[in-house]
Amino acid sequence: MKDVVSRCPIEECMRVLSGRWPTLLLYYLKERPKRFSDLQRDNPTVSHRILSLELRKLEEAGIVRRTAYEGYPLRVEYALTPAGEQLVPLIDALGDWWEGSEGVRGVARAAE
Amino acid sequence: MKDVVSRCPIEECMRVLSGRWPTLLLYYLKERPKRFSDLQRDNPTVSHRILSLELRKLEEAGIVRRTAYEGYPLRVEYALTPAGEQLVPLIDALGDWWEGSEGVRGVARAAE
DNA sequence: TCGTGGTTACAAAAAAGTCCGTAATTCACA
DNA sequence: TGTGAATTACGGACTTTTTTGTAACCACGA
Repeated sequence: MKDVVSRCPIEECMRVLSGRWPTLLLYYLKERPKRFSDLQRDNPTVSHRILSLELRKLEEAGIVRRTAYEGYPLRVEYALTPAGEQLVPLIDALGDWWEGSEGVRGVARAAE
Repeated sequence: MKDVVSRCPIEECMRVLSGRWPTLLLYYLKERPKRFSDLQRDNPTVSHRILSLELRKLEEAGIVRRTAYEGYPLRVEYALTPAGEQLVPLIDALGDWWEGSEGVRGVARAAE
């Protein structure tokens, strides 16, 4: 129920990007469109149920396009939409920030 | 124990930015340093336990600096670190992307 | 007694994972 | 010429793990 609509774009945006998988999936999808099983291989620790749920979430958010091909064995392809591709550099920038600011931040675990 | 270290900066980064509160707190802290109770007022729906936990998480990540002043009543101030300030425009960019790509995305709830 | 910035113990909810089933086709085997 | 196993992309029921929230408490000084 979370107060219906947040009106804050950042909050809405983080609602779909939050969590462990969305950015990871983006990371793998940015190379090229992938099939369900490709994504499973890319990330062996995600259960297929979660993978399927996360992909649906990204699809509903307009970040990923799902294309199912007729015939068996089933074949489904997931690709970034234009919006998804626009998002990629922003996520990369976050990654760069995280690395680049390690000196500026507490550095956390330096010796490990 | 989530595979210890992810080695992927994006994954590590999202670990601290994920969730409802981190970006919101950033949003309020970017105006000026705030006290614990200011942040409670800014966002009345966060419980003070969670607020305290989230602030600690941000502090450990080197995004927020906590300054406690001696004397009573207790006074503690939270401010963005330089790294935190560098992060702000990146988060804003995400918000812009979310708004700007509404036409590109599915648009979701257009009439509401 | 109130206000501040916490903490702890416990309850509730959300997220993630396991296990099993389904569809429709191809392929192996005998 | 069946029988059955494999494949792919899921769906549903259920359990476990993790995250959030609620409520109460503490310290101290005015």
